[in-house]
Amino acid sequence: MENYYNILETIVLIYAADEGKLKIYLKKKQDEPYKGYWILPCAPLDNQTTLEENAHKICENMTNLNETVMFQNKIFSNLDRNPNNRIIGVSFVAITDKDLTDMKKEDNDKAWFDVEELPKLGFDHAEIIEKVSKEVKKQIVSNYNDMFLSFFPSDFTLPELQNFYENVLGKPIDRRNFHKKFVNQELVIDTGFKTSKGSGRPGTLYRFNIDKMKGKRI
Amino acid sequence: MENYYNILETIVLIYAADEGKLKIYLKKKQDEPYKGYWILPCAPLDNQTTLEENAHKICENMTNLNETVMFQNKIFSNLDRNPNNRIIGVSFVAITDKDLTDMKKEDNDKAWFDVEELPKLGFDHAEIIEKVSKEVKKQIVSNYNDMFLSFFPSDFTLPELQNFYENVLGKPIDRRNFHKKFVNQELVIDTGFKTSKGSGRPGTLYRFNIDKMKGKRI
DNA sequence: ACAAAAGTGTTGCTGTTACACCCATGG
DNA sequence: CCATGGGTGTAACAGCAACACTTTTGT
Repeated sequence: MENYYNILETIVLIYAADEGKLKIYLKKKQDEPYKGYWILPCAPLDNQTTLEENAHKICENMTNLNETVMFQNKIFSNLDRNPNNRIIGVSFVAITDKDLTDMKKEDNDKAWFDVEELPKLGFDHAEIIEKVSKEVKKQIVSNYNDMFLSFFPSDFTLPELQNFYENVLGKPIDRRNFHKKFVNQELVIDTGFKTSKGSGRPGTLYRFNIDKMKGKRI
Repeated sequence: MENYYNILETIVLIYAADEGKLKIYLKKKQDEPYKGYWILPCAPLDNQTTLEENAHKICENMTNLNETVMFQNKIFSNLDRNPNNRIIGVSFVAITDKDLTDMKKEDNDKAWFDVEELPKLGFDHAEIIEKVSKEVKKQIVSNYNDMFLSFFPSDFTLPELQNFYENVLGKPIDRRNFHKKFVNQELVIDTGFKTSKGSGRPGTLYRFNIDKMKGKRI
């Protein structure tokens, strides 16, 4: 019966849109194994807790983070994930619409990385990030679901949204068509405010018009 | 440390398209608990096996089944899933394009059920089937992915395909538009054969034109 | 001949693509 | 006044929805 005992851990991939890029939260490991490498936030699962509870706990430990969506993702059960003993990893995806500029001033063992430019990662976390990010990107560009919506709070400009969207999609889109699509179909609502950073004409600040998006595809 | 030991099981939801309906494979439980109830095929996970291996083993035990796709799905970690002790369930989805008519002659403790007309189910399997089926249906009608393609082998008629599609979608579609969509866009290839069952004009037998489907949406 | 099931044609609408062009701000 | 970036206009085209109509089989 003993050989049916398994150890599980919850792994959370926290994503945010920052400077048009899809970013992920990592922390630097302080002890062996993989000391000095970067890893995803994770925690072992005791047998009195659900995986969802465990995932939320991990996020609660992070100050300043307001997760907007959290959902279960994949399970990694390869025998050699951990050098010491077998641990089965369950990944969760969390998304925050938080502005990262103030969070970046935290200590330098916690940081946000562009998913395309990752540092040296411990365990199988590189593989996990690659697989999960691929799925997340696919979700973002497929339709107006929680994935897509959760990255942007109220008050974004269409060029901002487009910049992020293009990076996730991996190819450029016509600026003018992108704009009209959202405005003509009333997928966004004018908040009445404007941006005023840098040169050039200020952009209109919008928020999503969830009702109009229902049932539509990007 | 002991309270970090968890017991896992792999649960496989095997789907097929039969008589235009989305069907799922169940077996009748022979012992307590839930004796006489129907359950999904499942097996505990020992600590030397991956979940994927375990899922495939379950399918291999079924004679006559050729799974065409198999992929990991959700994790159910509620504390009260099993009346005796806590077992974490990992669901897998398998799809077969097998014709079920010959499989139905099996013993009467194994059967295929319409996902809309399920029998009395043991454990939390009703909940699992409901959640997973909802996702599977969503996948089927979203784009020409493995989900959609795996249900039909070569040699199907467009009305057959439409019948299944309508049932999954939950609403009728115009027969003529459906036909033209697939033929005009060359999403299917004429095999040169015809059906010859029942009255009415025989239908052309097609197979999918995977190349043309790449990147397109239903 | 008639019912039943499969296949074709036409029209208008919606949304996308590929463009040229105009407007508002900072230096 | 000009570079920079945001916003508007238009025409061609593809795909979808809503129809009427024709063809091929079994009885």
